[in-house]
Amino acid sequence: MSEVSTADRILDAAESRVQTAGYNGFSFRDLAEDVGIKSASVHHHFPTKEALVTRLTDRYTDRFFAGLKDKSDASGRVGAYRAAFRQAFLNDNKMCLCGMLGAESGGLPGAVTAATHQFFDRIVAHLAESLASVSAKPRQRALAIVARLEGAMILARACGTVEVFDEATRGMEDELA
Amino acid sequence: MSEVSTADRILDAAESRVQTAGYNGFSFRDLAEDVGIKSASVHHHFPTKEALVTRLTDRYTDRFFAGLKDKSDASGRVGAYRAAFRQAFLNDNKMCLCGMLGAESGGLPGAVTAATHQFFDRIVAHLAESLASVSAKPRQRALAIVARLEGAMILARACGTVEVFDEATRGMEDELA
DNA sequence: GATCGCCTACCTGTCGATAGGTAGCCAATA
DNA sequence: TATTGGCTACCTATCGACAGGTAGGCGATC
Repeated sequence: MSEVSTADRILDAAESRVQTAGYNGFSFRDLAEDVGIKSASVHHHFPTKEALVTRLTDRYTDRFFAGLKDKSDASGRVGAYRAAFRQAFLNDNKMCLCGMLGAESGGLPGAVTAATHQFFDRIVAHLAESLASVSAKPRQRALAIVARLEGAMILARACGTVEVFDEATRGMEDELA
Repeated sequence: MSEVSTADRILDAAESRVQTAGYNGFSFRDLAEDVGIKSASVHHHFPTKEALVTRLTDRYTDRFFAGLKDKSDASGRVGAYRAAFRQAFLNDNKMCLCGMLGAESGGLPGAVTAATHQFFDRIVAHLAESLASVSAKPRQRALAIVARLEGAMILARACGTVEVFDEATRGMEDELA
């Protein structure tokens, strides 16, 4: 009957909570309430919080790349990244999951930090690849672009409006050299 | 005898902890241990966690501007900002205090969010002011610059090296138009 | 009959916060 | 000068709530 499995619904709830309040900003009981089960049942699907968020981060990374589809040119990829981050903010003022975990990484379990690290390694490499033809220093440009997007989300959250995100990222697609 | 007051030492400890693990990543007991007193004594100086971090954020904002000193040209200010953030990272992989709180702002007490908001309002206005003579859209440029700095800190933390921060922010002082 | 999904019930530890007390300091009073 | 009273700084002890995590049972499905 139910389209999505309970495990996925737990991950959905956790994703939303991490993006809103961070790793230490929610509990198993919160997730249980979100999903409509008991907290002990959450442990049945994910033994520890570290395991849960690690898996969540991996899923987020996979989905992030799957959502990019067929963009292969640099401008298209930057535009797609920008749109993806923007959409996250519009959906309940949410932060990029890995941006949040990256900020908090000084106080996180090792596996979570590692999964977050991997997200950024992949995203930067992916972007640098398509910048190789238009920039002399593709990796440097890619880092600058991703940094600007993550930072723009922080500013938008702190200020409470999308306009700040839009202003902070305006014209990005054309600053590729 | 002791140069700094206990209240200031509590704020110092809290600052370090927030920059490392975020608002929900430390406790009154942690601070008490850092300072060498009991957690009840921390409450004597700061009645609630919200009050403590609000005051901490205000102090951080004041110090941030005090540290900039006499820079009045755009390039000099951007360079000073960059150096300040870079130094925070070198000092124990710390995040910008307000960058951290901005990311977490969805799950913070109102007063803390407001204080964080104010930090960014001030910093953006301050930077835009000195960009007015060199850019057609000073506020937009200022937002982009601050975003890039905050995001670069996230990347550096996630990746664990200063090099990432340096690469992500290289040449900033010259991209002011 | 074994496995799966979820339950009740519970544990231990820690959280932010409070109550009430003690020791030292300092200024006013007698 | 001796005493009083109030203040600051910190303490012990405790609160109720909640954290992550565990043990074992129960009904449905394969």
